[in-house]
Amino acid sequence: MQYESASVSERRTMPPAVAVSTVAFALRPPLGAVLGSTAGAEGVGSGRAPTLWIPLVRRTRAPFQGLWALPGGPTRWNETLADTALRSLHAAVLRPPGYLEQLYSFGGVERSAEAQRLVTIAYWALYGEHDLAASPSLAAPSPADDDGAPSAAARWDDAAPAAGLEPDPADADEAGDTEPADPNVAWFSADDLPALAFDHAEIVAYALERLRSKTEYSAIAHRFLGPVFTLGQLRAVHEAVRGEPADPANFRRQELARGTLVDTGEFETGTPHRPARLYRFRDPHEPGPRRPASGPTPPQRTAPNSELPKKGTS
Amino acid sequence: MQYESASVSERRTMPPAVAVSTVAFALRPPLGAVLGSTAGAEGVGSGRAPTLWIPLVRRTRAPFQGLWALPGGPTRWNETLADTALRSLHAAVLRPPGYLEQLYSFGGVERSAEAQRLVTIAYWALYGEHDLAASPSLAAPSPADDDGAPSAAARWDDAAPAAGLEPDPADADEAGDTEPADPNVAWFSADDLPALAFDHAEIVAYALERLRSKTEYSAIAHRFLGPVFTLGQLRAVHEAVRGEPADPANFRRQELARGTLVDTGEFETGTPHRPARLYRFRDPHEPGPRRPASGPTPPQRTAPNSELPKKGTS
DNA sequence: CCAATAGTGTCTATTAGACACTATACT
DNA sequence: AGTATAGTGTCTAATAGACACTATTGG
Repeated sequence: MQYESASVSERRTMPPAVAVSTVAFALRPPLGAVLGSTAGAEGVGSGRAPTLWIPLVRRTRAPFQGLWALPGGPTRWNETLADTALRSLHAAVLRPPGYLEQLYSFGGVERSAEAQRLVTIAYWALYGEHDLAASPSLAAPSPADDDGAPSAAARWDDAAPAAGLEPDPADADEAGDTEPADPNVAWFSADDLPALAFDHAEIVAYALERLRSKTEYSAIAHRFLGPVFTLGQLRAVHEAVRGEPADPANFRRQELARGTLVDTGEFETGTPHRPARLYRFRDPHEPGPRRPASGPTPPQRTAPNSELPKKGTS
Repeated sequence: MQYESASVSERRTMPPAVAVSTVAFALRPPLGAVLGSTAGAEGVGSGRAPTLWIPLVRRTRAPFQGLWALPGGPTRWNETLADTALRSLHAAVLRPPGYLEQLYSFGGVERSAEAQRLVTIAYWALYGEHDLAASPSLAAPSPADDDGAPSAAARWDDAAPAAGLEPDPADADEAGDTEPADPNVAWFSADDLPALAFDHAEIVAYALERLRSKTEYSAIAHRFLGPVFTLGQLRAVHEAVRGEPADPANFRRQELARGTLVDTGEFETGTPHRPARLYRFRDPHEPGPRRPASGPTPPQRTAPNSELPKKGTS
């Protein structure tokens, strides 16, 4: 079992390349980001009927040159799949997401006999207000803030030909503090996406499904918000995700009955109406009124480098 | 980007190998199968409190030599991930499953610097009474009934060293009709599993979670049974999966209210009690009383070769 | 007759949702 | 006062579950 120099015919027998693509959601694009959609980007604080935003990267090479694609790229020999997702997200968004979860793996056989097999593991991620507010580059302790990203688009293009062999650059435009926005990265409203490369449109659709179903039975909507939030803000997130309004009274009761929210005793200030109570999310280990919690839990969480604890994965 | 002969140091930069492992469930082991557990294997028809059974393959090489592992192996250049799952299942069970769904992908970094990266996509599958009753080898139209399997265990061992380069054998013991059971394959009760290789124990646990949650909101329990079945049999399946009894009256109402069952007009015969009505599952396209159906639907179903329709996967 | 399961009726507790109402801020 | 949102009370419909009861087979 040796790897010889790879002719076209031999490449067909080689192991497939492994890449990661990530659908990231936010309630508004980050400040200074290039916008691909023209809808209102006010987020949850101001306007009514907020929408979800997704960062995309423009392809600068064939195939699908010029089309927009999900942030992603080949996985490296020394990083987990989640690490790859985080690294490519960091290259495109310049910030680490607040949540990351595996979505699905796509291993379709290429039609072209010359192309190497490509297996894609899709992830989905959330950027909260808190995550986007952080100043780029002096960003929070990110597991993937190593290399200076040489344009997110260029990164992706290394995927198809052969994986894992980039020059590993410490060169390129090492980012300052408020670097100019990458013109090959733009944020789009989920309701107003352009044509996407590969099968990324289906991946986005599936990620949206998962986000919706997950907000129903699990508590992740709060990750779109900062550490403290009002029930009105939380409700606005649910409405943005579900796409339809919710009854404030019933939403309040159900959300409080979950037992996942903690009253901070603080209140909102400076509103043109009665100030709302501020809550925070109860971290899982904290005691207090909890519900048994349901739904299958993937053996992986947002914690970096935790794809699986020990033992060689098989 | 060329592949040279692979020294140890160079192998670290090579793309990871891609393998598939599958957790298959059945209500009873197939006839003639080697049993690893001693519990009653009566299935749903006879005894009370049925349990779930899982086929395992014994490893004949390091690492984890001698331990039991999930059926699986490296994916080939011309097959989809689901194809790989079906093929390795066929090698171990000699029959195609009635249901197959992707579970999760594991891409942890190996500790050993010498080992090649290995990315595993886990699947889970169901074998119904109908699927197991079929005589081996003259089996149903299977998408993976090509090569004669040279012992399921040997198959797996090709995974770790290097993927996709097996001699592609048309040799080996081409199966007759009722070939002797492979001693390296055995069926175990899910309640009584041996120590498993790699992180396969976690994969099994996660598959069980998924099976349980899926039987709650979706209708897949019927896939454990034949084309027609009584509500009592269907209830027994639910009880085996959930691990606790269900009220017959309420179960009946809820199941009928789903609108997924069709009364065949036929009745069970030869029972020592009142004969039960026979139902069949309403296939999705069929008209009739249906519910909107819920839960996110992965872009893949049990249909072979349908990982994703067209377009090069990225 | 009895045993055993199929199948029906009905009551109760919980829940989602609709909606009226009160409370409290700013302008 | 007027407006806008926070927060409470309460009614209704749908649902899950407990459980009594009838129906129909074989032994």
